Amino acid sequence: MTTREPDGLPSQYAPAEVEARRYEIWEKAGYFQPEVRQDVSAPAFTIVLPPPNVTGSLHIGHALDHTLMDTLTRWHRMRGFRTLWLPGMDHAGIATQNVVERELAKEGTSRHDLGREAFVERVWEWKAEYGGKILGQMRRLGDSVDWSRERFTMDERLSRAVQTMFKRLYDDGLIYRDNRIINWCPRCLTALSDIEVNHEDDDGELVYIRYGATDNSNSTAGGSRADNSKNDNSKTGGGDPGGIVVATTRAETMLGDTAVAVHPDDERYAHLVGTTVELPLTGRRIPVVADSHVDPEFGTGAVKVTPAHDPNDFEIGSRHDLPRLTIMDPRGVITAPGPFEGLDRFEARPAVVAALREQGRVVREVRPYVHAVGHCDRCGTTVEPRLSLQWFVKVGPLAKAAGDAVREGRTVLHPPEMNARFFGWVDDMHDWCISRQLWWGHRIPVWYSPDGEERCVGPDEDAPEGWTQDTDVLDTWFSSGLWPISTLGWPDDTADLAAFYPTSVLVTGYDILFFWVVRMMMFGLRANADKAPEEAVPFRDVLLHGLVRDQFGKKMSKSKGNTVDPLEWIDRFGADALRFTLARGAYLGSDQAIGEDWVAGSRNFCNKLWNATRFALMNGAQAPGDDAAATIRSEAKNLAVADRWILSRLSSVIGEVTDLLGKYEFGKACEALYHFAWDEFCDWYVELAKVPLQAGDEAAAGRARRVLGFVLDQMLKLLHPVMPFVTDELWCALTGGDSVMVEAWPEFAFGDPAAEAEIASLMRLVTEVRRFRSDQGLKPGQRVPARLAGIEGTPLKGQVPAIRSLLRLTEPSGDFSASASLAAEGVTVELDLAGTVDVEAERKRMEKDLAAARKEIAQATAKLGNSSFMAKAPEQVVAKTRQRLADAEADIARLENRLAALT
RNA sequence: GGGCGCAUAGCUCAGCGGUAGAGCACCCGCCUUACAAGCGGGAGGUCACUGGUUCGAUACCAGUUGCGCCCA
Repeated sequence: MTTREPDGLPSQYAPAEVEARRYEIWEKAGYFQPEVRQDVSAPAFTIVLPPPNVTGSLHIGHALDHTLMDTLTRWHRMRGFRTLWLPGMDHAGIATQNVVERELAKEGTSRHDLGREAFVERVWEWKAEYGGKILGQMRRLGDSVDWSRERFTMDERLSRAVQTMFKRLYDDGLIYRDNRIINWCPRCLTALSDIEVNHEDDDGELVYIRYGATDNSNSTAGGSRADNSKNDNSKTGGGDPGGIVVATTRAETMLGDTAVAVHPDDERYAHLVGTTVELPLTGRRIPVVADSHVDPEFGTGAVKVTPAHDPNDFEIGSRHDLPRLTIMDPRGVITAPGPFEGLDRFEARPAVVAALREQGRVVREVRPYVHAVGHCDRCGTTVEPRLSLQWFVKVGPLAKAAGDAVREGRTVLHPPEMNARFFGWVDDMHDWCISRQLWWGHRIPVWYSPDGEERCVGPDEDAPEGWTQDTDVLDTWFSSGLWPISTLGWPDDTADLAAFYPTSVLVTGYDILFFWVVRMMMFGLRANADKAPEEAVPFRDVLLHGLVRDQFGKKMSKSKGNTVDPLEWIDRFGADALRFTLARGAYLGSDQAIGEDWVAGSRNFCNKLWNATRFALMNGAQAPGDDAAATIRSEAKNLAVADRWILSRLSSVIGEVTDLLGKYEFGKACEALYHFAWDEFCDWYVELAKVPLQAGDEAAAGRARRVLGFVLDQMLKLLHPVMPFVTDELWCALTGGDSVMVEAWPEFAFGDPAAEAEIASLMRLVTEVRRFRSDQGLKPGQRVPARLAGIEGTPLKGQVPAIRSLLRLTEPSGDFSASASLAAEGVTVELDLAGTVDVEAERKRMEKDLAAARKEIAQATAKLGNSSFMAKAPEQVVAKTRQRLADAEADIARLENRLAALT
């Protein structure tokens, strides 16, 4: 044990210098590596960081995500786990390619000028120079990640994992190539998967167009035709004199229509099925087909069918063997011969409508017509469904395995409310389009012979001479999906895989549940299919936290201009303040609002801890040794009641926080710590400890110093996972140790209900007298002579010095004359105010208290007089109500007496 | 259109069958020898609305209204 002399700590915590220095110490000492724990039999705790985008930088959502991961990591490290938090990045195919292409454009060149090989080289150069900004920012946040295991999805070893998985799935028939409708971004010029498309409500237009004969005297919309359907003569294909009206939001696609479809049971159109109608502007005739997929309620109940440009139409087309007519090029420019050729799709739309209008074919226009439109996740461009030859993963069996893992509890989602969403997704997942028409990424390992033969090449194989490789690359998520296994060395049988897989928990926002979680599960389970089912899952828990919103609870977005820069807040308030704010707001299943005031409040909390430690050091608080807990317990009988009270509370808080962190209840855990540290330790215990520390009884002071040092030590440890910097700085100052981050997590069983009751009573008495002092306008520092009459007969008899200290009450002297008195907790406090008492203030106070007591009596009496209540309410509730009544009656008697005594 | 969630103090949110809580903001008084990034005191709520269950509902159930999210 060491006793520290008053330190030269300044009176305010200055995070900037501390944070940089501490992080360097931790990293140099190797604390972030699981090897810091030599005991290889210790259980492992693993988190793989969901890889951030190489082009990205830290935003507030990351800050939350990382705070939670680091809290879990540091907590488990302290609990003795061999703990690994593995960092890295993904190569972000589209985003990175976009960034570099923009650079090239500025230089007046393009990737096509450079050629594929040189372009990829250029991307690597960009990555070396500018990529991974976020990794440096993670240090500012205090992330205790093992940098020695940092990975990148394009690393050679991780690329090998990609190729291995591709080959495996290909050989198992789970990867195939097909011509299908995919989401196409006409700006990025690549296919996208379903989840890379954001559906947003846009103002569009719904145009009703008459197909077929232009003679419109016969009919308007479809509905009115039901009557004369009998006289139809066109089953033989002669066309329809009245035409048929379809509704569309994408008028330009009519150029690619190859049918009109109606519901088979729709009598309005039954006579038309099997006939052909004229497709305006093209001179083509297209058939009317019956398909049960058509919604008779939408529009006119008749839909145009464009198999090459719409996923539903593609399905209808397949069922009816319709031609697939592509009328746009990859950039969204019309290629159909005619007047619209060469127009962009958005120019073509009004042009087509105008041309139709001129022919009298526009029956109705609804504008604006709000409907959901897909946008490219990366660039915001309106996605164009497009018929295209792409590679797909057949997800059926993979998704089922992922679903089963959750259904069987091998992987558990937190909070469980997310299960429904998860199942809804995996149980109805469409095949995953994995090819991208990009150059930056893992090139699809399939080669073609000159005569079109196809072969998938594994990582240790060579393609045959003269064959050429597929030009597309894989979706970035294909490699991110492998992250939990590839980063640990898969497909090789590595020591890290054996030690750290399955990982313990995947932490991410619920908004990207499907991006990471499902894909990582599909691949992890597939790669480990030979293992026991519990050992095959990539993670045992999935923690889905909420979104960070602005101070008014609104979603942050660049367009709203309400985003915040976490780095700026770290600069101004410190990383611990930001972390504590985020962790404190993290309640399972709900989003959180955050604002500058919140962070400033947490900064104040850091400062509070700082000053509490300063106080402890200035008062010779004794740093606890290894056996401190046992020593404290063994001398418990000799300790002051206040000591036993704070130890008892400490013990509860340790249990509570440990339990809550285990349930991922960060918000509640932080709340408990905040309350304990500030309200109980600082506001009450420190004030109570001042009595023995300043009284001159060396033995008593020594006990207080030991308890003060012990509780502070434990408290700093409890707070360390959330606020690593300030706690480590203070803990080192208190104990002279190396770092709190490799200390053991507190365990301390100590319950003393009697001490807790006694201090609670003391608090009530003190608060009552403070209230009186405040009412009377006494300055906080003003000493007042007072007599504590009757205290000898109460449990508070031992607390006289404490009560006098807290209330600035001095011993009554010879000329003591009580000018006011008040009673609480069985004690009558008589004060000599040496002047006039503010009778009015006191009367006001007492009348207020009286009113409250009378209300109490009325409520309690009513309940006790209710026979149903008496018969059915549990005994404790009745007893409690009786007690309330008795207390209120006693209060009234006391207050009325005093009120009467007031002159 | 289908599914889900939320309505509690001025703001942001906890809570939960038995006397309404926190942080911030607000009011009053204080540089009381750890801390003014602080200390002490205080004010502020028919817990969205309507029914139901119950001795008792902010909490449980049903409906209504408003807001948000996901999917199509």
